[in-house]
Amino acid sequence: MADKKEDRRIQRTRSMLHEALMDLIVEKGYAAITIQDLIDRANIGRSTFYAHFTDKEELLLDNINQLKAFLVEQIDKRTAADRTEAVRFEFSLALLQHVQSHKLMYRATVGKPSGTIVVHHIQQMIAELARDEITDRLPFEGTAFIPRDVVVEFAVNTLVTLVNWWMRGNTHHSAIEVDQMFHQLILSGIKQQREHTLTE
Amino acid sequence: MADKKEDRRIQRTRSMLHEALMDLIVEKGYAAITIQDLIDRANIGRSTFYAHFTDKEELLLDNINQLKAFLVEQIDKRTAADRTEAVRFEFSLALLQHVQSHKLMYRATVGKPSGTIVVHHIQQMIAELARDEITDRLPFEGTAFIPRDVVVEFAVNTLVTLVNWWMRGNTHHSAIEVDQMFHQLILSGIKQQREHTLTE
DNA sequence: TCGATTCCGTACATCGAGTTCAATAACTTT
DNA sequence: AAAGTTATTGAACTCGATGTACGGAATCGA
Repeated sequence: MADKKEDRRIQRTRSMLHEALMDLIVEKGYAAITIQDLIDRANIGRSTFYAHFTDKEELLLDNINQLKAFLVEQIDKRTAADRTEAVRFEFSLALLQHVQSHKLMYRATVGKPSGTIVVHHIQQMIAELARDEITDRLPFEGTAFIPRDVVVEFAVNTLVTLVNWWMRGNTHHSAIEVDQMFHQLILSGIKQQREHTLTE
Repeated sequence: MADKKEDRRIQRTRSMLHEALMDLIVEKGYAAITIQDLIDRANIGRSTFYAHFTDKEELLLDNINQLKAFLVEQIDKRTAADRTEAVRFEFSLALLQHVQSHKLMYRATVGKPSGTIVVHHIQQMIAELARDEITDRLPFEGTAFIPRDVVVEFAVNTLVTLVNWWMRGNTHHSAIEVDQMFHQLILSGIKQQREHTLTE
């Protein structure tokens, strides 16, 4: 922390661009967004954009890094409060709650061709979170048939799949319910469904 | 069947374009391919391209439909020969074998930003195959906590995840091994790893 | 206030998408 | 094999978006 304060103009420019990106994703989908759209919406000059980012993809990555910082904060907050036991897969609930409060953006992104790149980068980011959390909680490396790398990606992909389904007309489920589905799927697969019911 | 024979010129044009697409995906990745690249490689005129497809994406979809037809054929062949028992998730092995014989293309596609759209469409296609096969083999709808839609997407996504991992430096595994991992993951999740070992 | 940095905005070069059209080539049918 | 149909060609053109350049204006930190 304690990054030397950045010029206010820089902060303003970047934050305007981030907002513009989010808005435009909702309106026309990521793929259709042009640089012109972004600078018009953010109300900044063309050359100013290129002074900060080379791409709209680079802008996106910057945005996703912010999200990552936010998620880490959420996770740390929760694990600090709840010391009862080894906590598992905290990243899932943190993400799901973020998704819930940004329905429109995820709706316009997940599952649609125009949003695949966005999802791809979010997935990468979540995988980083997951790797840290999973690596030392599942101590069956070595004898395992399924390599650890696969476990991480498997879990992340399952989560994204659920978000996909959730945002496509099933928003009446709560983040906690979806989180439960997630844990069942990655731990037990699709078998033994009957043992699990909503305790709500 | 018995579509009235199509003009040979049409067949030729489309097949040249299909080949060009595959080659170029290997060489520069899907996203970077321009129409100009395609028509140069296929050696056809510009206006001819637009007489057949509006997009490179439409060309891609046409390609994937061909792949689907091929996979269905493989699946039918296998299930016809092996009548012993209810066969489950045949689509996975069929796809994995196709992947194995097109390593270069999948390597250049799966897991890379430039290939996300391609993967997305393949995933959609596999989901169609999976839906048919899964729907009547897992009769726990109704009481289940996990909705059927989710099961289908979960399975497909898991398969894609494995392909991703497989193509990234683990090609020494056989299609059958990866297929076994797939079945374990979707059926039992990441628990009970020790019960499963390679029987070769 | 002052010096440094950022932003502006216009202009410009470049590239790729997609359309048009008349001439030509290739195919199918009889 | 001839006739009629259909596909392909290639060049020219419009359009929109990308990315760069640069001098002057605005805003910052101190």
